[in-house]
Amino acid sequence: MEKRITVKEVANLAGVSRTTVSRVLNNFPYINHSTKQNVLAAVKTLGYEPDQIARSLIKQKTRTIGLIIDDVSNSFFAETAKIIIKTARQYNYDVIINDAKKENLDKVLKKLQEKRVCGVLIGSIVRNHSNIIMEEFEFPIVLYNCDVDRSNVYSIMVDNKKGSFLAVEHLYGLGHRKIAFISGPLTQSTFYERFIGYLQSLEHFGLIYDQDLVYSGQYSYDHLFEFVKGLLSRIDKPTCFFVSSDQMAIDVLGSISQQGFDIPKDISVVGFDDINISSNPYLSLTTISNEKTEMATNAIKELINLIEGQSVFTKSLKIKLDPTIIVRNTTCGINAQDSF
Amino acid sequence: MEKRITVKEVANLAGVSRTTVSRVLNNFPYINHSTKQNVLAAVKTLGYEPDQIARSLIKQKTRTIGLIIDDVSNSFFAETAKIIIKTARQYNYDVIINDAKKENLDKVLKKLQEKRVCGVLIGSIVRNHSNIIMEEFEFPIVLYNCDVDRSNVYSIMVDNKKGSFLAVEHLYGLGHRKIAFISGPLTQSTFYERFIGYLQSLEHFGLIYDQDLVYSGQYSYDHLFEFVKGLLSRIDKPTCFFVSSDQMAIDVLGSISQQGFDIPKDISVVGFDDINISSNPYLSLTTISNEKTEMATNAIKELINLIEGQSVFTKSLKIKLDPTIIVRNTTCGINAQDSF
DNA sequence: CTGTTAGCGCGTTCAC
DNA sequence: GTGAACGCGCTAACAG
Repeated sequence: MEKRITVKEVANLAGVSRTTVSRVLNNFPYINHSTKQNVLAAVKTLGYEPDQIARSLIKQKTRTIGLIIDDVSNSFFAETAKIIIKTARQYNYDVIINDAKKENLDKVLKKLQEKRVCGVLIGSIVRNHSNIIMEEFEFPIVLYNCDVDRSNVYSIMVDNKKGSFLAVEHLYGLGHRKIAFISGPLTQSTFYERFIGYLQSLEHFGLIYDQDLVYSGQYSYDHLFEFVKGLLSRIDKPTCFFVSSDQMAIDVLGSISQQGFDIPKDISVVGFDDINISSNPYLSLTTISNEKTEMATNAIKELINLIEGQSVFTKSLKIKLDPTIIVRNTTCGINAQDSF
Repeated sequence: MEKRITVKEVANLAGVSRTTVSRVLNNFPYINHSTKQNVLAAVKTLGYEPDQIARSLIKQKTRTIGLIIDDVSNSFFAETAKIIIKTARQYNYDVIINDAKKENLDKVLKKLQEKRVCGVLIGSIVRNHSNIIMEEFEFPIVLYNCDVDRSNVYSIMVDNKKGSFLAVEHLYGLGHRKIAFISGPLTQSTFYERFIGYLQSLEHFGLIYDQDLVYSGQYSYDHLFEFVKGLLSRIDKPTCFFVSSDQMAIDVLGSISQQGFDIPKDISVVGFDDINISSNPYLSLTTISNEKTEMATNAIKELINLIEGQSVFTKSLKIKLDPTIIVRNTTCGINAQDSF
């Protein structure tokens, strides 16, 4: 490992000062054409690469942003991370991914602050998290697909209540009256809102709420399987499931089929998120789109705007996207036999 | 945004020099207990956070590694990225993810070098990529799930040829004789080796190679669908598919079922990678495990060892993991009717 | 148009 | 045990 080339070497070779080299490399106007060529030649022959760390120190800008999510292996986060990384790259930002449990959030944010990131994107957070106060950090923060109970925080998410309504409306229209609801922990705003939307929709259609038809808790195939199994062994079993994330919905599909029921003939299933695999004909999951592409794109662009000092969000700090229902093959009209 | 606290402020408040503050924070021995307490108190009241950028500049170490992959939204990469990020975090490294097309690889590596990363992990690369020469970069590079045609490059991957053998052996044992093969571009070492393994296995079992049964090319559902459709409309259609990635295998499942065939009764399918979703009972894909957990863990650990100056790889720079077959429900004995 | 001087925030000699 | 001085690699301010 030979010593790294610095501006000094380049300056010496080109017979100019370090400042001039710096100017050439940063495309300053008013530089003598020939000296510019000299410098460029020197850079090339020495294979000089500017040190971004030194640059960051003096400019107080690292061109790095942090992305904090719960679980990169979750398709929704993986798919949005892809968009975020790509968009950030277009604006010449790198992204440090932190796959952090929510409990560590404060610690992770502090670490990122020490690394002097220019901004942070958060994809999952508990609803009542107290410490996310914009003013407490020296960089902007944008939440996506989640929110906290504070008005002064930037966030972008789909209208989850409306999404739930679309799901229930679809199932109701198909004749379903007993609609089971499955979701992750209600401490997260996303699941909470989807649950509230479910409740409100039941009321809207004059259906009664049955607590036994609801599962909400930590993601675990075994737990879910047991719950579904229990439900399907009842005489008055539900005719359909509304699952508030596709990832869990696919597990529900598995659990249902393991009980020997046919989807959608015996049991209908609606998911939420529209992750890529849901459109695969082998699954062909009816689901609610959370507009992930628009969400991720807007989140990263807004963050960059905030970093560079101009906001694109208009009146409100909170943006709600409009969900749509995507009807595929896991839902159908209620089985005639069951109607009797 | 008030000015950031530096060592200077802390030193003043504690009534000591900046050097002493630095010593306290870096846990030097031989420091007067009381002055240490003073400094710590000052740090706390001022809310001082050491600037890792300044630290990186002087120590010439950023505690950051780069992870270059093709597509984070691909489950295999998402799942390994999760492990890599988590393990890196345990060793106090952050990871910058670059979702880079292979063509950009050199540019991305250069960018990472300018950012002074301590090391780089690469998850996908073309087989004959010429520029990955360890000596050309000032940081160590470890490849996982891929390799290049050079001996002096660290890499860790599963024994792909053996993996293919396990797949063919399994299908052969079930009575299948016409085995279609589907894979991504053969320019990638992983797909190439799996293909070679397929060929060698055919020969081993005395089966003839039929070029028409092979698809290899860029990942695209539509192309794949057309290919499968064409194959299944033939009179002498294959009775099974060996697909060299689970991600594509799931698409093949979709394509087959869209043609009205039952899996596995009419057509068997074997995948490769054992991504998480493959074990879901609704898919229950028979597949070859590429030992992704061990692969990712070893790759990041080896990289860190290389960074910190001690290698764990023993004789060879190249490690091969032992694949296993995981038999689930997409394969079964050949349909009796077809045997006639 | 170009060079000189100073300093970003910190860790590391070397004295005391 | 502790402090003063120097430098990591680069750019900003000020001359000229």
